[in-house]
Amino acid sequence: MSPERNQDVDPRLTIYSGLSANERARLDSLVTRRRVEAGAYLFHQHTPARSVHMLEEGMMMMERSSSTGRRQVMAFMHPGNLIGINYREHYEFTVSALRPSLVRDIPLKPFIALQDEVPQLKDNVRSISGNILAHTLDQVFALGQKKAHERVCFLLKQLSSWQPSASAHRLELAMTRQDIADYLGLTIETVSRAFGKLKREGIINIHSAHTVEILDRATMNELALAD
Amino acid sequence: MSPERNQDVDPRLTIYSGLSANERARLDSLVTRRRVEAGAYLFHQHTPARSVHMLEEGMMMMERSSSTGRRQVMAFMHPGNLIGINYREHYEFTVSALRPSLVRDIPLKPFIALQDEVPQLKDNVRSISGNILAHTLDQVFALGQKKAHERVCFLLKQLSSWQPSASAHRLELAMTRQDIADYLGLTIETVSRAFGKLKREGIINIHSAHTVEILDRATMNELALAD
DNA sequence: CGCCCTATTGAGACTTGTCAAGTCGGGTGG
DNA sequence: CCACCCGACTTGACAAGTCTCAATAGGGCG
Repeated sequence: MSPERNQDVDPRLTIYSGLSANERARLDSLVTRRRVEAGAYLFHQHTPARSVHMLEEGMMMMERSSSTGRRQVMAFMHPGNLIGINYREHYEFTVSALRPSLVRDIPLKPFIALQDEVPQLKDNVRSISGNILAHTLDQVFALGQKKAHERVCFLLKQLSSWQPSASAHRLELAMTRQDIADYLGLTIETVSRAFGKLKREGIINIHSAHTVEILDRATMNELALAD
Repeated sequence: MSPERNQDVDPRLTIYSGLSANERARLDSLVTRRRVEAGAYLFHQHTPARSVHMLEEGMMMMERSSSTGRRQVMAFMHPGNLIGINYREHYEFTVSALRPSLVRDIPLKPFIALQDEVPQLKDNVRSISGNILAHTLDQVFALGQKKAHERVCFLLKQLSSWQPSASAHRLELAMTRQDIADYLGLTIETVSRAFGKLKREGIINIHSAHTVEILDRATMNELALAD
């Protein structure tokens, strides 16, 4: 995220934020829960979109792939995130679980209707849409302007901002190097070398391929925002 | 734009689409018109957002710049486009005119209120928000996966899709090479070389720096979508 | 223990960025 | 009307960054 915006974004905003107990109950009455095992799909690109989804537990990944087979990972999703909100007739991306996940499905039509009756819910959806766009604009900025190791810091910063406590220095990466490469517009080799560079420079420590420790958060943030 | 989506996107959708005469009049009653001369600003990053804007005539450019001075152009805007719709407290980008432009300002609060009374308007805004996100995702795809000359084709394809007739082969580029470079995440030199390469290969002809002719649209489209 | 998948590392090719020089064209002043 | 000037664009040579291909290392699981 860019420094210019962080102050007025609450990434923890969910559709439930600020609702009364009664309003929550009305929203909950629409919800059905669903488990998605690691590696399984929540939905596929080009299938009809009839629900929005809220990730309750676990971690998911949103990707788009083209006819020629290459793919771009658009986002990694954390508990509380709303999925498929900028709906059209069909989903425009595929969402799959990186970890065993629990998802709330909310049928589109009643969800829209409820927004008309609960202004706070409508505001939440609006804000969340804004957050999604802002996230995507950050990604455009990163892909357009940053070098490989800066992009990796950009990702690490995003992931660590979802950690329960900001002081947690240990990060569990649920995704593969290929997922990271496809998110950052790089190859796995370049991602690997970028990790190596950050380790050599004492900014992170790599315990295993999927466990990194942030040693110098200030420098990491600086690199993440560099452009 | 990706081929997967083109069928269900109408880029000409505006907030007025499908409104009755009466509804149009109610919307128009909120509107004030404003001229913005070429090079002037519609609004700046970090200023309070109190209106949305619809470009009526001309061409504008949306950009974001960072504290370290580098900038990313997020979009080039054409007549009918809605500007500043994913509002927050403050604008997150700067919008300026590339050509003398005419803009409709619509105060935010009554605009939101009117959406509650005119469902078609609400649907239009929703769809337009979706189009904006889709456009941004396309840009992520382009910056993440495409080579320089493919990115240039990506831009040419976008611009030509706004031409009045699809068969018009002559394109007027209102923006500078620097604007193009900042949009595509390249340098002006690389953009210039990419144009040269496309010309050498007979895909385009360059009459002047700001006038290109599309000679082989099929190949251009293919390159634009390549990934 | 060994297999398989993933990740790392290395060498060389290709693409893009950087720096510098040169060209083009529109606008101004003589 | 022409010459000059200035900004924008192009082109060239080289450096830096990233990709590709190939070989090696590591970790999880049967």
